[in-house]
Amino acid sequence: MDLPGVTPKLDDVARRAGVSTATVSRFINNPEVVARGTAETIRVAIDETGYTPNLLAGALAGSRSRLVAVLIPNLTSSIFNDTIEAMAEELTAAGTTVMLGLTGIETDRTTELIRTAVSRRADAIISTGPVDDAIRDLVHRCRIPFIQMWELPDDPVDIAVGFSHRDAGRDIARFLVNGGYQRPHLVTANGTRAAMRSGGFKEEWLAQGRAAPSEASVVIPSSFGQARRVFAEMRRLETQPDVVVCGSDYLAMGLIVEAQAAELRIPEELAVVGFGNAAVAGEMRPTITTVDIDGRRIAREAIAALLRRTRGEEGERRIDVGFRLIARESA
Amino acid sequence: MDLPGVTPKLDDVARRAGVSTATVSRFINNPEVVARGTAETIRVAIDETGYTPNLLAGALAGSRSRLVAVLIPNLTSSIFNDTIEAMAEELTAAGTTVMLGLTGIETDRTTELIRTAVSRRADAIISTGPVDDAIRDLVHRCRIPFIQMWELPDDPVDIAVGFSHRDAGRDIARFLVNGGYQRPHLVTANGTRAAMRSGGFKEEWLAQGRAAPSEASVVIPSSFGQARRVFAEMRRLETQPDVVVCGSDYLAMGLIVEAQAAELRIPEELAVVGFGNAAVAGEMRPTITTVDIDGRRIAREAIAALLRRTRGEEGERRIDVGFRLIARESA
DNA sequence: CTGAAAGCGCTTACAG
DNA sequence: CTGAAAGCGCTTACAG
Repeated sequence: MDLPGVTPKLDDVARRAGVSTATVSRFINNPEVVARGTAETIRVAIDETGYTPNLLAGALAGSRSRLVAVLIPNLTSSIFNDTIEAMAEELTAAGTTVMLGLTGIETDRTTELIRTAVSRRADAIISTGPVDDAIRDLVHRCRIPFIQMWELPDDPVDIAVGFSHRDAGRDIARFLVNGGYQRPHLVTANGTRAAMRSGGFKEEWLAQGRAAPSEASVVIPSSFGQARRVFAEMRRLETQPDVVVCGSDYLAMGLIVEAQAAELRIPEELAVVGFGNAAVAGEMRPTITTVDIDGRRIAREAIAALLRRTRGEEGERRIDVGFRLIARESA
Repeated sequence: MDLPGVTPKLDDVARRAGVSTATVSRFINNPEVVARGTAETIRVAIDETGYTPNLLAGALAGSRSRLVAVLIPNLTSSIFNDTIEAMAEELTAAGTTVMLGLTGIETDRTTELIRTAVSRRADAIISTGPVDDAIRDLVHRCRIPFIQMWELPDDPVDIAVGFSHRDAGRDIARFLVNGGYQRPHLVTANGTRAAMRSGGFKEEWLAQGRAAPSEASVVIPSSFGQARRVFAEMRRLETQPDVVVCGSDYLAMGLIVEAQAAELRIPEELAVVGFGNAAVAGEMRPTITTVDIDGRRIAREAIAALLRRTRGEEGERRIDVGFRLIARESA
């Protein structure tokens, strides 16, 4: 550095290169508009000064922050981790910074986090968190691109990338009907998406003329501990189910562990269905029948939709990435 | 809002309240220095205009970004998730934004992420990622507070909050010696910390006059799939181990599942030790003997250390949160 | 307790 | 392809 202890600025680079700050700025943000020779001189000057751009100043002047807020309910054994990981990797590779917001299951912290994102003039908000009318209003007032992931409401706040949870629930019901199962036990986590899957399941199950399934509920993040409780309570039911439909693969694993500890054979005496196709689902013994969602694809589609929106292109507001039921050993 | 479509600025609030922008700024950042009546007028003006501060401008002018970069190798079933979750919650509650950086296991992306943090004038970097000499240099040149979590090197880059992985390895060895185990199988993940634990284990094990343990390695993030491979390879060893020492609870779970599938009784025919005391460790059947680290405490201590550093107070550069071996059913 | 004014470090029409 | 200059929206000594 020139003056040790002082961080060099654009102006230092410009003086050293014998050009204006405008040209250095152009070189950094749009190298192709700068003449070859000039570019090289500037490159050297940047090297020699050890210049690091101040993105704060850049964002303020250019009204583009290169910051995207990523909102997610929680981190611990979350079904979204793959999506968030892919998201963070791709955004970072594209020179965008990820602001992490943990919303929890309720919407109050979400509002707060959106305000923060707006305060930092985030270029967009990408969320797997809960949404309500207040949030809808807030987002519209702020005119900030808002991408909902992992769901596909009829009327997205802005853009949605996901799949129909109701259809997924229906598919599971159909699969169990075809498999000859009679008495499902439906374990539902809190949260609107889990409710929609269970709703779809019951809808289809009843439509097939079957008796209503028994039910239980768990609290996100659903752990092995809850699986233990669910299993114990289930064992006290008058009519024992022949299959448990779980809201996540982790819960399914927990139930398998419990069932095995109780010496039930799976799937003969009790079948288990998971959700999400976590890596372990294919590696558990028995392997777990589940619904696969391509979390990384959700991330990619979300980023692509964002790019379109940024360029002002018109695009689909609801992007369906679908899902796929994977039949394995557990059911 | 006053002018629909235009986001109100500090100046709009000031005019409406009949004060200067300086006073409004003071009210927002330091309310107690503003007179009661003035404060109330400003509060009303902010409400009426729907003012949202521009943190970009604030950070640039005040040279304080209220942004902290949190660096972590990966998100998928990471041992750090508890720490990161606590970290994000506490920072957000304190009005600080979290920049998420996924470093991977190698150091190259870490360098990139540190540069980004510096470009955004982050107030600090908090990292569980890998560190090398280049990073050390970079951090020192940038004069940015840097907190290493989950480790406790003799010479931290800046501040470290963690525990001695070597001592943890030693403790496990001692525990197994006391338990009468003879032939441990040591499964080590890549990464320096896992290596230190395994190093400590072997050191102590050999010091007790025992024969060197058999070994295997896995790649982070270690999954059930790797557990399957490790178990299969282990079964082909000439002398079968009586205990497997795993680098994580997830790996331990996978090995238990495999061992049970092979109808080995645990711990009688094969004992298993995990690491990290994930929630599942206490809920698996059998429950898993493991080493507990208080991840949330690491987060709290890191934030406290940061606060001290910001206030210019002198404090311990190495903060040891310790660990605790928890004997359960699996060993 | 409050205001006028300089300044934080960039970007971007505009003109050439 | 490049430069002079205005401006992005705040904060903070300084003075009163």
